[in-house]
Amino acid sequence: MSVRVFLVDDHALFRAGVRAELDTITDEVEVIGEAGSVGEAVAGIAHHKPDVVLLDVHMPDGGGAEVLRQIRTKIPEVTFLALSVSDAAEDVINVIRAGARGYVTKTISSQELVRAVVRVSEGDAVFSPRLAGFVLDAFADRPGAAPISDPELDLLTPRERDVLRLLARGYAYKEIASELFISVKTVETHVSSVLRKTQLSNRYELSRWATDRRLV
Amino acid sequence: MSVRVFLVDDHALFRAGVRAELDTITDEVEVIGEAGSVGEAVAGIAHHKPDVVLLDVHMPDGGGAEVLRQIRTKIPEVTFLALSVSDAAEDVINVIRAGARGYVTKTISSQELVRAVVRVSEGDAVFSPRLAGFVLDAFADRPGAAPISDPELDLLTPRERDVLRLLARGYAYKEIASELFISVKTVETHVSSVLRKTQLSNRYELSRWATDRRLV
DNA sequence: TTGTTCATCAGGGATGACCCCGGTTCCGTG
DNA sequence: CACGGAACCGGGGTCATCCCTGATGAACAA
Repeated sequence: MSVRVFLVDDHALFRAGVRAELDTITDEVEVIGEAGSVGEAVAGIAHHKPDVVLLDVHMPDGGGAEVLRQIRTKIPEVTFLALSVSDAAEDVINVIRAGARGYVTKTISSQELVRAVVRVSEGDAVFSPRLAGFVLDAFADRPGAAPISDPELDLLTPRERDVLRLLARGYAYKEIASELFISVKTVETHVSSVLRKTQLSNRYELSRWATDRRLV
Repeated sequence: MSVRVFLVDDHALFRAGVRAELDTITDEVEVIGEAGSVGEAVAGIAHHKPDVVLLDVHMPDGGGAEVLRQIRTKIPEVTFLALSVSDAAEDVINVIRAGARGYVTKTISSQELVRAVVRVSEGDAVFSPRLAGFVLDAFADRPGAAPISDPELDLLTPRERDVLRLLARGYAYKEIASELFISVKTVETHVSSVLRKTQLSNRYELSRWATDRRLV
């Protein structure tokens, strides 16, 4: 049984090209519909329920990511393969974060595209090699982007950091006290120091601050 | 010029096998050192400065992720390829989050392993096909894991949801009140209803609950 | 020895969070 | 019409949070 593909791209000529290539090359894939805008795409996908959507990233009205957002909540079983001229990290990350299962550039050959569509339909993730690295960079704890040292964080004493960690997780003073075997008053002292040093005013801002710095 | 590989695995027999295979098959890769524990690995990698580290995920003293953490801050130019018997999503995500640039299982053939090492050394990300999906699932805004409808969420009235959204962002009651043009007392009423309906006890748990359901 | 930092703890007070009680209006349904 | 749900508001209470002042001992450096 062939993979049923829906094509989304704002250039009709490009759609025609892909359709011709995919239909003639092989019977593994079958183009069952296409759309040239976000609105058409959402309606068409909802109607045809394809196995795989070949999705252009750059389109008016929000681009491919917008299509993904509207469809995924409604029809989560549809998988998306992004197909774009762009090889920018930002584009890749955005569309993957929105839920695409792969990303290939339009420089791909027809044979490779067929292979990519089939693999995505089988649940694999497909990337042009260099692009997968972008996702990993964004996913990993960035070494360069989020440096370990921090002017304000360095001011904190070890014990203050202990308290901060628990505080950021939502522990009450009482709980922090029994966890660290100290009195509630001591916890208050540490919290006060932390708040003063970080220039923050309450535990909720602190919680955000700490999670941003990956202290939790 | 060949790719200089460092081998980390707590089983000496396995290391010997990989070393023999890699050294005899091709001259594209060259094993320049190996280690059987986290400590040895960190020291050996710092000393040899290999191009690629082949890293076992499951080891005493913290496993591969621990090696990653200790090395990446010191020698960021070393790339890591995880090599594991496990194909569990949790293992894959942990080691990728720690900074590995690829993950292959030990069922891989020698030829494929060589190819994977070379690709990783060139900056590509390499995955056994099915495993890449785990990373994407963890990275994307999960659709299946966090379904849209929720028995408790459905109980909330629209106004309660308004209050919840602001509350989850750390707003004080006073701020919520002026934001929604209602009195602090009304905010209290709504918060009480939300806490009762969600079976939670304070605003911090509520904040977590809301972010899990992407209400923020 | 003296000074500094850290960690520990206390009293007291102001404000906020949360609960329980009460009330009103509006609106839709049986 | 009567009833219930929603949104709205109050009084009064308990407890947590946060700030202030002030104190002790230990560790460490000048």
